[in-house]
Amino acid sequence: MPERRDSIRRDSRAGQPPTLRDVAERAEVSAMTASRVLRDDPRVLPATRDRVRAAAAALGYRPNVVARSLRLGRGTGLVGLVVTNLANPFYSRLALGVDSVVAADGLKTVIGNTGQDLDGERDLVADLVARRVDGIIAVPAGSDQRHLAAAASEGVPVVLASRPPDGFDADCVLVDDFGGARDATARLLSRGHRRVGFLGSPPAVYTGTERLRGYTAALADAGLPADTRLVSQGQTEPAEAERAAARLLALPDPPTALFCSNNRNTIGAFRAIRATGTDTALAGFDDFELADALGLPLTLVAYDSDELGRTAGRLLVERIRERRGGCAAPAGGEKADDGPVAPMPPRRVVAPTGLVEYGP
Amino acid sequence: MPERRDSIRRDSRAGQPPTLRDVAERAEVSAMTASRVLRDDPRVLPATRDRVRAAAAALGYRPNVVARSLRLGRGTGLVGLVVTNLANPFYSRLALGVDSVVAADGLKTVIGNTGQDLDGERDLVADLVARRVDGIIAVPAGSDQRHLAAAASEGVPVVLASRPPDGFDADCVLVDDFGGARDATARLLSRGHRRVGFLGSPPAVYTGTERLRGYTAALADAGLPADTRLVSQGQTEPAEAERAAARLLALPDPPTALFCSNNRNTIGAFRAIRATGTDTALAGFDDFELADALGLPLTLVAYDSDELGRTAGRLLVERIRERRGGCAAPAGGEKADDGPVAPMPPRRVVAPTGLVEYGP
DNA sequence: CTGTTAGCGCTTTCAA
DNA sequence: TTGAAAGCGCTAACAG
Repeated sequence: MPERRDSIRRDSRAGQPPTLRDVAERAEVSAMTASRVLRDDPRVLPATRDRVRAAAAALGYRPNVVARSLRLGRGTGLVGLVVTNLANPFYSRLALGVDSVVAADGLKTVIGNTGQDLDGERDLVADLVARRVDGIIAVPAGSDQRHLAAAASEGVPVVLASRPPDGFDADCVLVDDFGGARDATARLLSRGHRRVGFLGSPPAVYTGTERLRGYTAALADAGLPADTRLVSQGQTEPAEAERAAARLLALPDPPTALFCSNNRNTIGAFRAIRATGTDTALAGFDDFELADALGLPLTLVAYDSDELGRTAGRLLVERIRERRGGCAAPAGGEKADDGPVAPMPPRRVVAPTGLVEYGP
Repeated sequence: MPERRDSIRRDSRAGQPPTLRDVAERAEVSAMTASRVLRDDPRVLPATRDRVRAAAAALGYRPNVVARSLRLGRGTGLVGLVVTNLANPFYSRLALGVDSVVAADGLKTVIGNTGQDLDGERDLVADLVARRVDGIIAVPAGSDQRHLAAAASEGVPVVLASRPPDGFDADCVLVDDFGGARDATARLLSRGHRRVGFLGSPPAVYTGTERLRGYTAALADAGLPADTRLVSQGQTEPAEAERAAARLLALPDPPTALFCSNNRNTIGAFRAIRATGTDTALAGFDDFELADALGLPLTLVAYDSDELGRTAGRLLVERIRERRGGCAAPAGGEKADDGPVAPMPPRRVVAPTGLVEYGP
């Protein structure tokens, strides 16, 4: 009694989007044939195909990719991107780079903005896994990466950006934090500065500590001692950085130059210097828009954050392809041949940095 | 012969994430019971519940939300956000605002960056619909909105940001483009300027034309004619804007002031003014970071783009709730009572703007 | 070339 | 309290 069933369908589903069966009924074929037509399977009579196409168009049919991906057992065509602050141009450019690469593979990017909330980050990653994303690119906020390790161990490819994996294997794409910071600090020293202050993000952030190491190394290379009173870590936003810089500049024996570990701190330091009217020299990590327009000599460690994102995207896409290929071994075949195909070893790409000078 | 089936499962699914049935088998209960436990259904014996929980933990089980949403017929818990350029702080802040609101409802944001590509935008929207997102927030790049109209007509709630719907009904959240531009231009005129140039985005962009209207209205209010030679539309990036501004400044009778319809153009104009060394006055739409640091008097039309995003998110969430509620009428009930519940009429929220002055 | 059967992972309905 | 059956929308695998 299929007729009865059909009428039930029609009644209860009013307003719902049309399904493949609606199309099939209208074209008077089986769902299978409709499916074939809509996936451009050639093994369909042209006349039938046209009928199905017409029906689909008339109904405004859209294939349900959720159902499809469930059936195929493949991924969902989504990649998760986990960042702390999209409003920071570094992250938005990274996101753009990632999206441009994965989009070329038909993948969409789900952005999760955690806003420094570590618990939120854990939940977010868990949710992305539950959503069966095909892979995750993350810039973890803190030093605990167990949630990412868990995701990776469940078979979800994970790529870290701007931090190395800690406690598990994963691809990552890094910036030469140490070298960039050392070079920029050395540049300040080569201009005769002997008291150089440091402003940076919270110590838990990998890039922050690496850049602090680079700063310290440059001082050591010049035979200068590290003066902890000149080091201020923990500033996340320009306003905090401005206050911290003002404190350093108000010391009895203030620094004659400042090195900042990221663009948020550089901008804050710039404001503090301008406000106090000193001619403190300024250097920082991250190039940023209008850095050339500040009317101050400025040395910046520049790198391509779009490219960072693109590289992360490429690494992830390769892993996703690898997984697809790796699982394709048909049931009973000669699988003992080469086992489950040894996966690529974890890769680590380090993006180079360069110094940029902006004049007054 | 269920045993045989099980062994097949176990073999062929090696490496795949565990399913509810894997959990059920391990706990020696039916899939149904496992399902109930994992959704905290109280109608399960504590002992059984503990067994199931233990099995799930041991296996590292994660519910497959894709399968769940397919079964429930509800949405996927995703909202699509369609923008042209995430690297523009306006869009990244908008995205942040949207995400913060929808995340509170357990929804994730899928960002689609179209990069001004109109075809790409159409495909993207189609794909979001095929992915069965619960709703779409869009800042369309061009003037053609038929793809959004199609999505809306298929029952996907659509909210437009920063442009009104054209040719269909949808909620939208706008900025007071006309008023803001008129006020800023009037401010320039009140300082005695009589030749005010205009730099703006391509004419197809709604905000661009509205802001041009505001500029023109301010001129008319002051009894000044509109001089088309002082109007340059079509610049999307600062570099283009800089060239266009330079052209205006090189006219035999150059403008003494410039009004720019967005931050990209304002930044370009700033560079041109600084390069030519004139003391051209500058005003523009959009506040931006470091605008106070340019060493030039600057009048900006400011508004809260986070709040714009949050408002868009709120409007969308309300529509999504409405849809959920509206479809909840159980099969045969007293549905003739109030029909399909009249939907809210389309809403239009206009965010206010204010003028900000930055000094030299 | 077309249709039938079965099932992806989950949950609603109904029966035990 | 628990389970069996059915099916969300779609498609591989096999008929015919």
